[in-house]
Amino acid sequence: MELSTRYAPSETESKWYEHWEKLGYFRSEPDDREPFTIVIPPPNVTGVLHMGHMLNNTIQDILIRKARLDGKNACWVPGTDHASIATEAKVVRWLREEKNLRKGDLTREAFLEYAYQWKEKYGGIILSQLRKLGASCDWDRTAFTMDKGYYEDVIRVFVDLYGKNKLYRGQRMVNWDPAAKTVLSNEEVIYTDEQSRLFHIRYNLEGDSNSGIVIATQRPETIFADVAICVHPNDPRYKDLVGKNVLIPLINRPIPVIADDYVDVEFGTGALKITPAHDPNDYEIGLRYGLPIIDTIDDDGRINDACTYQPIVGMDRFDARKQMETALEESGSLVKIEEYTTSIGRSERTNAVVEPKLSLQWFVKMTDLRGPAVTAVEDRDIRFYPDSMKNMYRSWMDGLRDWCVSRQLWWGHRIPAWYLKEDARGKETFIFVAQNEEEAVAKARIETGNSALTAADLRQDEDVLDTWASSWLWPISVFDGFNKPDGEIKYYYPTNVLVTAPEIIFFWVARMIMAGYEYMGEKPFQHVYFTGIVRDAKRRKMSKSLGNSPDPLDIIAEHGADAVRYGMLSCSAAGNDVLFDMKMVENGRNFANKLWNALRLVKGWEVTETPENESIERNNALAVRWMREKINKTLLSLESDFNSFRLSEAMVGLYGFIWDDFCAWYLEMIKPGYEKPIDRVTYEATLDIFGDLMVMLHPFMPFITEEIWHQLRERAQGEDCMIQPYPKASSVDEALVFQVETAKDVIANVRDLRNQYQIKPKEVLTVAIQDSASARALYAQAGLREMVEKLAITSSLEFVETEQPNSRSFIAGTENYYVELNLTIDVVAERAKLEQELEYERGFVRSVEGKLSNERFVANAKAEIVEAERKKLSDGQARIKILEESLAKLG
RNA sequence: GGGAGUUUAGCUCAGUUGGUUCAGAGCAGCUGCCUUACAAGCAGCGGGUCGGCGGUUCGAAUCCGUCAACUCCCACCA
Repeated sequence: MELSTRYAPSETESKWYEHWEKLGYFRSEPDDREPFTIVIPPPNVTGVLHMGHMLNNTIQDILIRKARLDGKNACWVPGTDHASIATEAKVVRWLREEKNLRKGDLTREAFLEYAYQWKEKYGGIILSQLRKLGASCDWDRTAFTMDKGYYEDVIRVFVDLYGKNKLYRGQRMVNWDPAAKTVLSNEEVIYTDEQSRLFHIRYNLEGDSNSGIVIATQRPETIFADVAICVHPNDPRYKDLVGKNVLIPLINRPIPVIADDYVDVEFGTGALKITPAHDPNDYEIGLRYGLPIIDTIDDDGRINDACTYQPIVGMDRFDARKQMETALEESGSLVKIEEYTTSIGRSERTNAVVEPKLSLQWFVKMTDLRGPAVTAVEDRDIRFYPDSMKNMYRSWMDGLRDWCVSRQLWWGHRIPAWYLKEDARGKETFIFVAQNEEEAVAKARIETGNSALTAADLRQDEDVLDTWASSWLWPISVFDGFNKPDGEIKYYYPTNVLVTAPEIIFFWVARMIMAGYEYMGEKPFQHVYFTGIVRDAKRRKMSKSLGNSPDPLDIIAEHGADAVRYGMLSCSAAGNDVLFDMKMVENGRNFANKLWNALRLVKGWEVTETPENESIERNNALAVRWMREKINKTLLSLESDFNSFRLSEAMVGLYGFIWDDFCAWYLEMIKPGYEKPIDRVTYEATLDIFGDLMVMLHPFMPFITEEIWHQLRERAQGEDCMIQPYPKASSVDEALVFQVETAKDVIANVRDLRNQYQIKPKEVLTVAIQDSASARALYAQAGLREMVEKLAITSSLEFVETEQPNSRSFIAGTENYYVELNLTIDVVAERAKLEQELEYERGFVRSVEGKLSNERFVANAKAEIVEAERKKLSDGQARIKILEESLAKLG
């Protein structure tokens, strides 16, 4: 078999992915096994794979593959989110650019038809991209938040919450996006500091144009919606004015001066204009004092005719502001303009400046749903990684406000509320909330007492629901939990892990928890792993506009999915940002190549059934045993890393283990001499070990491990790496490990000496090895065959290697550098070395004894930790004993 | 304004209720090697008063106090 010195991932990866999928390894059905469930955070149906998805889905795939290898019934449910506002915006643009159509010219039905067309054509690209990454999702379960069943679930929950009086329609001050003409949640508004100007405007006292009051505002165009001026009750400047009327400039409408301690005396002029329709705080104050509301701004951000100052009616609010500057200047009401930095809220989607606006919307009473969701996280029934995220969660839950779930869009779940057409415009005194039109009519007949009512008499609410009002049901709906509460959901729910980005903890995570308790009476997941944000090496957030975000598919095409997975993970820990660096991907690629070459080495050996040299066989057996013990140790630490979701550590640890211990030491130890065969027993053991390592590494680098697994041996049909049982750790023979590790140290020392004295080919090196135990180990491991017995009995010896040593590279590193070693035991030096080691060990034992004699430690520590400390102590004592015996032997 | 977090090598970070498997890893840097699996490799090297100060302790990177710098979240901003 000729194998290239470079591993070529591209063909291998598609080959194995197809193979796995064909054999149905990704599929899951309920059975006797323990389930391990992950529901994907559904990407927007409009989405294309970006680096954040790569990170997030790599982590999920690692967890799922590990669970599968552990023998669990692993189920990873994929799917997409309809993402109402984001998708609608895309469709609107597509219609304009491709079809020359405007949303305003289309009926709702026609628009939705186009939207579905768009979705069929462009939606869900991301799911096929995930396959390139190796994601082992159960594709048969692919869900979409607007699938028929899912849609019905969302409506059912709306009806249910309404019936339970946990959902209501009400007027509220909301964040309004004038570009998209829809309401936005607080979370969809991005605040940034921007330069603004503070207009100081004089309002004259009614009936006395010589006195008045100066207010400061950023929004002079809203003064025609003013209904009062508010000052602080203790402000001496304005005491006399309270209770009197002042006149709004330009239109001279009188408004009262009132006093409220909301006003900050220090800010601006200490006088605040009250504009309830256009400011949330003003709205509150207006309510408190029973002030009227004048709304002068339309849904699209233009000044409407409620404004009695005609010149600005019909203008956009920003144009109106400019106009007002001139008008006020001319009328002499403008005292001054102050430069001012303030934070301005913009729509996350359209970037339009958000307008506070009063409107009729639907709200979920969050406080009614909060209780169990708070305690679950507080009591760690649901665990967060990193743990500190629960503080953030807690503070948000404490300040919960009702959730506005209506959106003025067409793409989404239409609100299942019907109104009587005959109601006076805008009154809508009768509301019928029902699963469908038929039920709404039935309800309407009962409630109105008019049994002749038909669907034609009703009008359905035009709005749709917030995207999150569907995705909060994701872990339930994807298993059809509403319709079949005794079906699959019983098996898969609660899911095990949710892997998600920290920025949607409130949007999504918290709400899923609430929905879980409300509808399943149980948490939706046990663990929540928060990934970091993917940034570039300079800590800048990856973004299209900066051009610092590589296309993940390009990187996969160039270096392979395994390398990208390695790269993503090797710079990430839960909650830490990922500083993505191509260097790390290259490391992953190099690692794949290293594995590949280890395969080439092993498969290149000729195998003999009749070994010629018994001592080689013995030494190889020792190497195999040592490797097995090291695998045990590695498995133990892997297990603990997985249990605490320290995936990066797990992978990097495995990387070091395979590279150093397996490749650099084990393979070198057993490597037969030039053109010599290896004995069958060692060879077979090595294939087994190599195979085990591939299974261990499989969750992280699924493709190359599968490939090597198959190259190692002929495998039966279906005997694939990804469904093997994960190796189990057993207890570790520390003594054996200690012995060989010591030998490694000695060998490394010999190497040092060679470099230090720059030994040339065929030259003789005389080294003093200061510890006979090490020298014996060196003998055993490095192929210095003949002298071990002598070593034990003499304090001085001379050894000349006559043939090329078996493990050349340990000693000389190259064929030309095989050296003749002249070993001398220096008794004095050895004693000093031993005494030094003894002193160190005694110090160690003292410190552990100190720890164990600390009553507080013993009382509070977990039993296993105390046990581990005791073991350390006895190990230390054992080492002391060995050292003392060696010293005694020296006499 | 309220809350959370971070500060360990040039960079990114580990460091699991205080001790000697603890001062670490990877990357970067430097030196020497095309050698028989791998130059995408091998063998080495240098580099940190664990942010400052104070305290508790037999013992502190680890606990407490304080100061400093940075990051994030929430709220408000006429």
